[in-house]
Amino acid sequence: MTTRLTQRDIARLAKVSQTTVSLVLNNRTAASARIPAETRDRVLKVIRETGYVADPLARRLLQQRNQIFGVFTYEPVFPSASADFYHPFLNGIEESAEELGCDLLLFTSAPVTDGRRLVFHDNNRLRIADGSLLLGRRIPAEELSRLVAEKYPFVSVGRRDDPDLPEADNPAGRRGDGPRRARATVPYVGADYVTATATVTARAFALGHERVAFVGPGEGAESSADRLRGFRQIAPRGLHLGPVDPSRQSSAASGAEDVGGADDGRAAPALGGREPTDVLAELLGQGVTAVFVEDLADAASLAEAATARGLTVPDDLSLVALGDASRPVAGDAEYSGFHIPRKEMGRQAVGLLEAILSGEERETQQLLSCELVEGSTLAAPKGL
Amino acid sequence: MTTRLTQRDIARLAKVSQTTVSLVLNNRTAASARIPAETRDRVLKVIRETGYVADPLARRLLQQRNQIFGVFTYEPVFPSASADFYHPFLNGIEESAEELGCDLLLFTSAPVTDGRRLVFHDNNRLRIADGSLLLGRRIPAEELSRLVAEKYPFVSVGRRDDPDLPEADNPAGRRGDGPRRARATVPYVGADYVTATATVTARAFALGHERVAFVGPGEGAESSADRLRGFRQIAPRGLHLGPVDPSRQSSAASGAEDVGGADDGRAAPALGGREPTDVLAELLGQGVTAVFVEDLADAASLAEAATARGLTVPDDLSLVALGDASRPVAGDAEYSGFHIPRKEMGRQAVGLLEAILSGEERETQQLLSCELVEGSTLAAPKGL
DNA sequence: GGTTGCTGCTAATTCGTATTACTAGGTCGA
DNA sequence: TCGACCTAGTAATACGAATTAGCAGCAACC
Repeated sequence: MTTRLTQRDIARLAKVSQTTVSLVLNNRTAASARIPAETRDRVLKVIRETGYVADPLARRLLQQRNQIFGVFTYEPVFPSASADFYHPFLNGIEESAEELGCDLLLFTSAPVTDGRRLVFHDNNRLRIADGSLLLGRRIPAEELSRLVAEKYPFVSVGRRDDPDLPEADNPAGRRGDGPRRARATVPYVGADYVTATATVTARAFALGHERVAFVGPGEGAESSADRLRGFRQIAPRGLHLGPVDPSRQSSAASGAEDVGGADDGRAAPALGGREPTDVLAELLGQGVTAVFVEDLADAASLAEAATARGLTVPDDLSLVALGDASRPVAGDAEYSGFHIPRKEMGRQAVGLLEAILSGEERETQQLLSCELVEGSTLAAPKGL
Repeated sequence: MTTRLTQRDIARLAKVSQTTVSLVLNNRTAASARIPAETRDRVLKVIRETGYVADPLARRLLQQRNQIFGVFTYEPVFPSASADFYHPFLNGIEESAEELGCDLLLFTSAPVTDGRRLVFHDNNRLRIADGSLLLGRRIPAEELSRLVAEKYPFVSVGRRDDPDLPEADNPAGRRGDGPRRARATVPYVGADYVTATATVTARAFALGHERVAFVGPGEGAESSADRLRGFRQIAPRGLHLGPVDPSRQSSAASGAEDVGGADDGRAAPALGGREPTDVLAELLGQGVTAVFVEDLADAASLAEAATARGLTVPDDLSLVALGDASRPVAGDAEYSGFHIPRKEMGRQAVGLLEAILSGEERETQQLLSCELVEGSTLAAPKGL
């Protein structure tokens, strides 16, 4: 087994000291260490010939940068189920990393339990990367607060609520070095679901809809809560059909007719575990004419159920998709609603991380606007 | 900045040496160092109270491996065009890496020129990883031979021809440690296209087809060549419709009617740049009743063209897909032919890399069999 | 001719952990 | 009373790269 090449090997081959190799490698031109071109070239030649690169672990041990960005996904990335949804984020991340000349480290070593990964397990390798991007529908508050507390450089893809920082964290007496204020907030690049949802909801009212409903958890993950919030801004008394979960009956906005709604921290199952036909029946029973669905895939299920029942979309029922499909969906109807700027979120997240790493002062919480989609599933209700 | 808690801190608090902390932590019960229960408990208590965990970087520094597998893709991974095709490979890779507790490093830093990446550019970072997996339709021979020459541990996903190894490789005197022979061949986990293609071709003849054609480059990438080879085993005189490329008219098997066929190293464009209707016309003109298409997406185009022309598949024309679609394809017909065991290839490639890294003796070239698909596009020709 | 200053390097130290080698102090046996 | 042997630990070192301090050789200058 060929052992890893070290700076000492390079040094031997170039007939210099290990120190010199390091100096050349890091382009150190400080007064104390000027290397003449001849020596420098000799060293660089050997490096090129051998393909030597510094051991990332040794570098990180000394707090150096590695040009490696970590990507931590709270669910595995590549299974085809979630693939279509994750992909655009990663596409943006990949593109942007490429422009910056960075490699991406996927933390596949984090053990998966109950379908989720956790950053903090006994042997987490976050520090190999210069900083990391976090992806996932829902990220436990403990994880976020610990990341912030440890001052680990990271950016969340997707808005996250600020965890309450337990300030009584390190009784052993923090060995402070400098007056640098702690970032009190979670850095993220998210999508402005509130505005987008409010906009499309307003549009439905403008078209004449009076009885509207929101279908989806509406709480748990920030992305869900934000959408419900946008919906409520315009339709405070609109119906909310959450997932089936008797454990936590929520009663959100006063006077609003919330029916269930909870989230155990994992991705919500399709339509919260109900049959599309049942959901449809309930909606129709309540006289609803326009439905706002968190997940486009659920909208598709409802459309199918409606068609099966002899109804026409959007004449008999308008369907609005508050985002993209989280799982593959048949048919090629264009749903009214909006798209999540996933690729752009990925790109900007990388940019923000880079800014943080290079100490640049910048707003660390960003919301991108969603792209509204005219589509063909929202129209004036039949009666008009 | 609260600096990380170290073993020295624990040692100080427990009034022992750092060595003792390490011994306790790792449960070292070797004769040379037995720690009495009292001391052990004292140390463990401090560890519990402080929530100390060992820095994984420092641990790994002492071992030879970093638990990082590189993933080098000759085209960017995430763009949606190639996504559907790459995905299953990566799915298998991710799963397997997870089981081994390894992280995956995507070499996004390799600059993309002409839509491709190259491993060997002036500042390649391959050696950050313990070893790497290579993915791509076509991998230049120079790259492979250099990887082999440098004894870099890697596994190709997909069969590769052995490049002619220039044995005058390492004049600097190889630092051999042991009499271990150099691997003379490119390690890979591939799919057995030859057998699979031969099998489905034979099936077509068994059904009564006499005039058959192969559509696709048939050379360039190993995967293309293998399929054509399998086809030729059964149908030595079958028609071959390659891509339009006047630069290299190949005349492969003697007596065979090869019509063009070349590959500039990039993924072949759909149907080699021809119009599906033109290709269809040529096939029909030659009296072909069964067509074997390298790319399922091309088969779909042909099916569409056939339908447009009023023909029925498979009654008027049988279509066989020699693998999966390299780009998204509309419609949900199940094509006769076979599937590439992509996920399994990914899994096995990781396993093979791990075996190589741990010095295990094992066959370094593997071919997995393809899964035959009965499908609905291959049937006896009309006349029968 | 002795000090200063510059050039071109290198020795030594650091990061946090694991391992190896060793030591101080005691017991036992002959 | 000496050596062998055990116990309970610790000092020293290694891993690979970066940094700090410093050294040898030479030139310039008063």
